Amino acid sequence: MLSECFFVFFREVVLRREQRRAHLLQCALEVFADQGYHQASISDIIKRAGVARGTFYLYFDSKRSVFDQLLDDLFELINSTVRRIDPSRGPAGVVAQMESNVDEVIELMFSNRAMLRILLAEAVGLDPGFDEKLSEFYRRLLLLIEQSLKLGTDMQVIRKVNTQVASLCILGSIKEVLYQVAMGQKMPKREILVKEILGYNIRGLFAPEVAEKVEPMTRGEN
Amino acid sequence: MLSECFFVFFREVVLRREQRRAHLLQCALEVFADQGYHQASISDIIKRAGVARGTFYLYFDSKRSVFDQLLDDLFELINSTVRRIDPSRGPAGVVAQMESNVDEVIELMFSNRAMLRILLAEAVGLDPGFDEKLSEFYRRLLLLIEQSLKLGTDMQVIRKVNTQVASLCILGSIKEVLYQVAMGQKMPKREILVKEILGYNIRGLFAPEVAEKVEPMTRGEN
Amino acid sequence: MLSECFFVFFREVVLRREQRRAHLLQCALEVFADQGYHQASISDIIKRAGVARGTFYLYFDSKRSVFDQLLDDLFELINSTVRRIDPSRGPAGVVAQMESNVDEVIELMFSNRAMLRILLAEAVGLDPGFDEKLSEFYRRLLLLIEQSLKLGTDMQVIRKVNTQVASLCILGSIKEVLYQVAMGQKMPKREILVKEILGYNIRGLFAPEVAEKVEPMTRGEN
Amino acid sequence: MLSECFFVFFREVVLRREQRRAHLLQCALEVFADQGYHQASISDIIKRAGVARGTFYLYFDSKRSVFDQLLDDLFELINSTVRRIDPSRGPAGVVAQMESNVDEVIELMFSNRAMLRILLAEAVGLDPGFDEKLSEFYRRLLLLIEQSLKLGTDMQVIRKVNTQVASLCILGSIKEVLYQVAMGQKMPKREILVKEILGYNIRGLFAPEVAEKVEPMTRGEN
DNA sequence: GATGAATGAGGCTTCATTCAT
DNA sequence: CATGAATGAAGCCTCATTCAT
Repeated sequence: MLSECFFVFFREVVLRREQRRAHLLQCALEVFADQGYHQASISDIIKRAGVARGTFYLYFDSKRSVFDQLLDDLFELINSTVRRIDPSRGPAGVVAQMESNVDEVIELMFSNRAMLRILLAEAVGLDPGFDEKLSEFYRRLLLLIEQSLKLGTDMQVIRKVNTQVASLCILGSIKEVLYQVAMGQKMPKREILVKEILGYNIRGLFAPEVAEKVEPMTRGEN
Repeated sequence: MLSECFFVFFREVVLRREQRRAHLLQCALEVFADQGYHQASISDIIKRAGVARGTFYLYFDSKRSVFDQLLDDLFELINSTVRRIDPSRGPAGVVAQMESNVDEVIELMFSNRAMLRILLAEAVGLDPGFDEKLSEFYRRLLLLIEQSLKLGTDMQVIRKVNTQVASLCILGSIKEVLYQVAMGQKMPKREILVKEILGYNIRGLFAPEVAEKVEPMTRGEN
Repeated sequence: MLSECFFVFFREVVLRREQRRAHLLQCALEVFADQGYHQASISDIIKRAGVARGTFYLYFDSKRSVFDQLLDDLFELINSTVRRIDPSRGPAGVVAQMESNVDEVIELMFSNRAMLRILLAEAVGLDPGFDEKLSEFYRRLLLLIEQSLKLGTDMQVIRKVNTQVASLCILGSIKEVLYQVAMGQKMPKREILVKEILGYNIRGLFAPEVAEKVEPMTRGEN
Repeated sequence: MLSECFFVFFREVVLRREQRRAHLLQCALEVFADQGYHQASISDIIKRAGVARGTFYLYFDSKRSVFDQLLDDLFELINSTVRRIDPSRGPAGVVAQMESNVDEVIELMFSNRAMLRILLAEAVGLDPGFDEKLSEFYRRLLLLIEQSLKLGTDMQVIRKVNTQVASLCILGSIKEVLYQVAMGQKMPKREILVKEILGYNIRGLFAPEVAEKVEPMTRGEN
């Protein structure tokens, strides 16, 4: 019998359901990272995964839903990497925790350029649905940062700043560096990046003796 | 006079043509900002512009080329807004110029959310061609920032920093704030944004007396 | 006034209506010969003619109708070139007249490759309408040939042949040679072509002593 | 056995695939023959084949490529039908072989009017690409004819003629007859056509006693 | 479960023709 | 008459998804 024959053949190559799903996800990740969401086709994904078209739809509902899943996993990963700052260990401890957070996020992203690219380039501006998902993720992250800043302000470690804007600035400074990495630009090695980003966020750019004299005023008007 | 007559006629025609083209560009801008490049269809654009399908192709070669044009115009606009920092006016002058740059860019973008959205969301990760275009734009911008930083370092206004990373941080802090604006998040008003961004970039986040004690070390391990 | 100004300008370049029409026809001929009916666009024709789009439609109803006109002119030209054979001048006269017909047609076509190409390549298989037009033209031509053959048979100049088939063969032999010319193949010069075509039609290909012995029979079966 | 099983399966699939493809080709053939290349739309083809739009593109790359395939198949068919003349069997043999070639080609074309129509009407003057394809086909065919003529000349079966022109005449005489068949003109039955075409090509049209006296001279001048 | 042939909605683009100036 | 911007029907092709085997 034909189908029997096939069954025998395929049992030998069969992967457990979860393995296969994971494999498909990984392939989709790479394809999306390579080509972007819209350029990527289901054909590309199944070709890379070595499965049939129908098989893909046994594991995922749609092209959209794989990407969704990838984003979810990615968000989960990052969320579990970034830790809330514990103020009880004093100023030095706070800095160490900040450093640790930045360092681990950067390391995570360095270790998976495909993910990085999807997060910072391919998932941006896809459509209202994905935009909302992304916003939600960043909202959480920003909340964490903002809470840390507020804590720091209370402890008089952090200057008086508008924490909403400041947390955006922090996030932006990290994202931009990672974006360049994602786009394949030549960058200093990881340790330097971390050190520079932290220094920048802690002390800003100006020499202290100059900074204390400067008083940026919102200009009279344009 | 014949040639005169021609000239008058010619100018009129060119004007009308330019107006029509500008109108189409504006409509395309809005559609792309609303729906993103891929979701947007030529039908959407011409419907909004109130012209026939063929008319669109009278002014643009393809969907891609309108978007291209929009990006070019946008880049041109920003490039002509950001000015190189002139160090001859001393530290206070440098700060004022920085402030002016940030202020004007933010104002420019505030005045056109659609453009902002296209730049920061819709044009990201579209395809290698557009990616390169975007990269090129940011390269120019970063070069300008980096040169300013180097100048500042020479004048001992700027701390010793890795200028490549620092300029990315600066760019990122501004982009992120604008991104939130583009995505329609509730934000403080413009003046505050500018002031906070500048303060952040000048002094960082830490209280000076704390900052000078902190010595972030690249941690022994990951 | 604008329109006045234009009027003055254009009166100087104005061509009489018929001239302009002829000019357009000539340009259309060249364009169609170059690119074929479907590849050719109205744009191509008006570009070559140096007139505006609307102007074209002042002289012709449609793309189809120009081509129609071109074919009509072409048919008229050929029809007026081919003359009915007059048997009263005896066998030698008949041959001379045949020769004259072939010679003049070939010369006509040689002198206008564009026409030739349109007749033999571009007008073939366009659509039922044009096919019928072409058929009608060839029907007339074939009728002429057939009548000549019948005359020749009566005069015992022509062998006993099926005149319908024979006239097709005659027509085909001439058309094929001209087709090669139209397609730009390297060919012997006109005089040789005429002589060879006539020789072929008069005596066939076999040596007379062989020919008289051969008796082609429709084979028992394929 | 596994590999065996695979083979059986594979053959079945390939067969089905080939059948489907052949069906589509046949439908395309009919549509093109009916309406010509340009009038025919993919919609027409799939409607006739009873398949969906996408299915068509599963088997062919484009409208052009189906037509290309049809031409290739047609050329292949004709090329495999026409056989090189073998002179070793003497004059009578040569005639028999000529007859056989003409007869088989005509039969082939009679049995498939659609093909005939595509070859002689629809594929003519389509565009430079197809023109070249067609030229190449006829070049091969003409070469074969020309070689046969040269052979015949050496054997003194064929008169002294310009073989290039003569082979065009032969080809043309056959094509024209077939063209009328393709266009649906009422024609004598096949056997008569073959006999007449052969007679015409062997002996020409003139009565032998007249022919030997006639000496067509290239006329003094046009 | 796995397969991959089949589907068909939907998008981009072309170009013959019209019509207001 | 001449112009050329505007029109919109029509065609080709892609690709996410389905379903019979």
